[in-house]
Amino acid sequence: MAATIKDVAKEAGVAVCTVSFAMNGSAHVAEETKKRIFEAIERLNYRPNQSARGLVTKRTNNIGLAVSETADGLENGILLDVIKGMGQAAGQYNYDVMLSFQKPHAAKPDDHLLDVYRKQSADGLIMMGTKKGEMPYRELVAKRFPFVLLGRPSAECMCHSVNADNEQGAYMAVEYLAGKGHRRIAFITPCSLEVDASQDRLNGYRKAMTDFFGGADDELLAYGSFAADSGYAETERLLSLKDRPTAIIAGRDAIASRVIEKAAELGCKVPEDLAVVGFDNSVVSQVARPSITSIELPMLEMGYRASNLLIQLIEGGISYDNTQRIVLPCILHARESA
Amino acid sequence: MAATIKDVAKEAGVAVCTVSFAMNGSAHVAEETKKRIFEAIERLNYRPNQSARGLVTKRTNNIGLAVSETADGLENGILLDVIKGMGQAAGQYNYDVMLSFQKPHAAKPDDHLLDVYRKQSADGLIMMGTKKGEMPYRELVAKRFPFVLLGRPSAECMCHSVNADNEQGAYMAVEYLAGKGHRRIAFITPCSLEVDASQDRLNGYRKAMTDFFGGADDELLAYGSFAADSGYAETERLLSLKDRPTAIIAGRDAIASRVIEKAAELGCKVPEDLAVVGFDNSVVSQVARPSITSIELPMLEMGYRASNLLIQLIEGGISYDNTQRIVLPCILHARESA
DNA sequence: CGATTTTGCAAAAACGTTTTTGATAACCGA
DNA sequence: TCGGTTATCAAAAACGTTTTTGCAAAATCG
Repeated sequence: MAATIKDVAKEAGVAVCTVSFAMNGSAHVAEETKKRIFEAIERLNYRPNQSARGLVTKRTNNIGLAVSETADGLENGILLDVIKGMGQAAGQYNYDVMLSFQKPHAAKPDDHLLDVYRKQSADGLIMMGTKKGEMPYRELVAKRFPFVLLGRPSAECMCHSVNADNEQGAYMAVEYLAGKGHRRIAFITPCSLEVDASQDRLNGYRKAMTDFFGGADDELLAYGSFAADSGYAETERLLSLKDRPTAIIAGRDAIASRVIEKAAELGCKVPEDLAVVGFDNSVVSQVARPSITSIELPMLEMGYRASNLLIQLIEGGISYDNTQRIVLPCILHARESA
Repeated sequence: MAATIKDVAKEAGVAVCTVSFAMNGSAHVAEETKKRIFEAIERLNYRPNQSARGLVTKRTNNIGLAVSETADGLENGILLDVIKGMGQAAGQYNYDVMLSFQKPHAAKPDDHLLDVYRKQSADGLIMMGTKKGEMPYRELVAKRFPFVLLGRPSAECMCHSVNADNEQGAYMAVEYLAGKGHRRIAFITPCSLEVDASQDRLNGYRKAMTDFFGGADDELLAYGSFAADSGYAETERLLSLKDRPTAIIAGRDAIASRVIEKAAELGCKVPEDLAVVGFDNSVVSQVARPSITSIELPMLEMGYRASNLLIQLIEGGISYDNTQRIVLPCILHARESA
């Protein structure tokens, strides 16, 4: 149906290889011939068949994003920003983006993530959403398949990674609050500490509390779950402490919004009586009233950088051994709540 | 590097074609031989190379989502839900999802959307985010390439489509408010009427107002822009009308949240003095206080249904001529604001 | 028991590219 | 004029599958 290189060759009155040469610049073709060829291409609306091309070049010009099940609970904006970032980088280098979702009900759910690699339908893979200890990408790294781990430190594994500096983000939150005179600063973890980001934020909080105030009071630490409502109960506890906190850092904006709500119920005004800082810089932080001061994870840029890295890896710009671990700083958006 | 079908054949002591037969069931293979083959496959971790396979079968087992620039402004959750829905359907039928974003700065931005089709790197395409009058998919339809238009009625074009019933959604909003005794119900369009959904919601509003109250008062109609703040100014106008509305339907949740805010400023309590209904059932509607009664567009299901339809189209289950126009009803989520 | 069908597998062509190798013609310097 | 480049293009192999055709052996049948 669609025009092939043969059709173009016939139309231009040359051999197929000449068409290929003209398109790829892989050999000298006379200007005049080139012109004829490109005109024929234009007339026939020809584009090389990717499968045929891929078969011989061993390149698909696809980069894949493997989304493990864990990512399902992610803040909506997060995953989408990563995808958009990927799209931008991919577009620049003439790649397309392939998505592969973990099949939760399969016998070996991770297998489908790896199939993209096994089928060779992408030249490289970015994986996000894996939890501590989970390493479905082990095979990729062992086989030196271009791979970038996103949203997690790659300490467990010698592989390239792009991550947000969650620790710095939490540190910055404390620093910001300290600058406003707060000393009793509480922290609610965003979710299970199985998730690296959660642990990292906690570490950053502790570190900052130690740096600024000589130590972290465990009384001020609350273990939130993924449910936003975990902010609810914990706020009640925190605000009923004898020496109650004047500020709460919530591990996610959704939790922060509940904190504010609970505070209001308890007759506690935000930010006057209680400062609140969230994480993610999601719509929630902008829409809540008061709007929430929030720590942004630069997900779009992470997706972009990860894709760039991946493409370098694919095209041989950087070696697999010289493991790159890109860590991007978080950004504080000051709003009404603190 | 990776194992090929030849390796498997050698390992199992058969010819390559036999391996292919065993895997695809396209010819009889003795049970005993089959067993040997599958063991070899398992040992070698073999998966057929997609490019090679695609070259002969003319199938890539990819379905593509083409996201036109307009979709950039979409509510975050919307695009992601569509993608997730696609992922679910694709997973069931052993397809993968390819994304192709419009390249805004290209000479012919639409071309990149079509390249996926021209390069034959996907077996079918879903397109979303096109505006009225824009028909970058014309070529696809003309060539009878499997294609589904998503999020728009396909009236302009004889093609399959999956859409939310925006008109019914708006109608339902009015009906719901009427049921609560409201008669002066205002409407703020979600964005430019260039976007079909926007026009459809307006139509639904008008129709309902006519059905329930004999006509729509144009005074109660406000033309919002994409900026959420458009709800701000318009609310002020609406609430200062002599015969002021007791309810406002906002074309998007983000706008609704601004409406609530402005109402509060004007000393108008929601929902007591003013009922508010939004659209999209986004996080915003859940997080806002009061939480916002909102009309959900079933985007995840739309993505799912569109993909199913597309795959049927690809695999010949349905014909291209028997144009299907799936319209899914919106769902009203009652919350505090109305 | 011979003729026919069925079963199980192999050989080989085909898919649409890229790329290596080669051939021819033009050009150039001495 | 001539050997040696250089420029331009063509022929053909290769990529890893699927699929058509075919063939031998086994099974079935009258």
